Amino acid sequence: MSTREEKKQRTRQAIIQAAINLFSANGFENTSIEELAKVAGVGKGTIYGYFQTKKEILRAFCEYALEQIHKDLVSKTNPEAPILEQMLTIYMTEFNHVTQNREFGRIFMRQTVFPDESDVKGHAEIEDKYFELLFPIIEKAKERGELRKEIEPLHLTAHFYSLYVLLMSAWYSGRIPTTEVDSAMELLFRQTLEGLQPTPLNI
Amino acid sequence: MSTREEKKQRTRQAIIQAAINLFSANGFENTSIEELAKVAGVGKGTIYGYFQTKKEILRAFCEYALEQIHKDLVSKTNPEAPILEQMLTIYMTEFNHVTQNREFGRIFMRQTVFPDESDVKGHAEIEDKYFELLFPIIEKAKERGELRKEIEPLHLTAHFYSLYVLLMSAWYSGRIPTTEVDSAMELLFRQTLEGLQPTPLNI
DNA sequence: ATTAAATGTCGACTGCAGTCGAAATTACCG
DNA sequence: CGGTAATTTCGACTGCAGTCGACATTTAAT
Repeated sequence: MSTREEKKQRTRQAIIQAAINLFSANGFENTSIEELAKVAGVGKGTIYGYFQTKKEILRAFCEYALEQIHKDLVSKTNPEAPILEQMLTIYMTEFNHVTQNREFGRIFMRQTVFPDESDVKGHAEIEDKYFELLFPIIEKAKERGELRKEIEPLHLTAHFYSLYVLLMSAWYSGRIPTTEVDSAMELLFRQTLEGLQPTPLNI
Repeated sequence: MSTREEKKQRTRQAIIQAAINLFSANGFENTSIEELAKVAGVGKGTIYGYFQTKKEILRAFCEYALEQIHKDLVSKTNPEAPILEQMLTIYMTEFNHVTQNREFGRIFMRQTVFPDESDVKGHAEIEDKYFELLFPIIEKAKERGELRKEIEPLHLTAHFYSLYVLLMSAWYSGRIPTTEVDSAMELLFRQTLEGLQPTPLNI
């Protein structure tokens, strides 16, 4: 027989695996907790011993999905490329992954950008992983003189991220078709780097 | 007796008014459709003759709330002030209104930024009202030489709006306390206007 | 005025998220 | 072991969003 803790871990994994299978196959809305419980081989109530809400299960699912994205990113990014190019690669990769399933992406974005009170902590962790990915890129770009040195990495990240969110929003609202996302992103990123004001004449 | 159309309008209004009262008093989650129906003086099924989902009722409520915000905005904005100041006034006013009720604000933002398939059309209309408000401001600022002329008003609006969304997100994630929102907004707006790149030496 | 079609209204019903307390399992100690 | 405390599991139950079809009201045509 195994210790309590080991069993809990196995049960937890079984639930997440069932979620990955069912959410991927049928979507979040079309998967009921009871179905999930059956596939995971546990009772309905047990699920709620591991997760407080259905959305929290989604977050576990999202974390898994994010790992896949990050793996993809590391292999694609060239740390010596211009900052514009790197940022475009990162955010387009993410866009492509997240929007692979339209409904999943919407729930994921809503939850990430405007988290429930109960989810705030979990999403903070996810964000930290982003910073780990982006900060080194920013530092290198600063060294190469592509970015103003006095701007905080946090604020820089914020700018790009906010434009990414905007594009997602525009895509979900139908204002931008899939084919135009990359050019729109390039335009917005470039404008942010260059600034919106006219270049001052007196330097 | 009154004609059918008139009666429908009155019923519709009764539902919206009941929603305004109940959502404001008890919040969206704590208001059941049955309660709403009772207060509006109709049957539960009737509600669904006017709105397809509970969220759609929320949108009607939001439209009402938005009108209040716009009224507030028009009285506060000074069309001759610098673009930075005007944008700060507009988005801080909006921030203050939307976050007055934390839960309402979250649902409102989620719905606005990542709308459901069924709500896309309604939210497009809300956005148009924004453009009506912002485009003249941008045109004037261009005339005063505060913005690069070649940048589309739509893209300019997009930049500021995306930073506004970012701040909302940061607030809901607890990364920014209420007291620091205005200074953070000023910082981000200023950086966007000035650009993130070093000013090129060769003009 | 009569009647048939069209449009509105209603609340019982269905399905699912989340709760709860009783039952089962595991850990701990004499 | 034997017994008891602590933890975990379970599915019947509650409450609410949304559906459905029977019933009521309005319109329009004769």
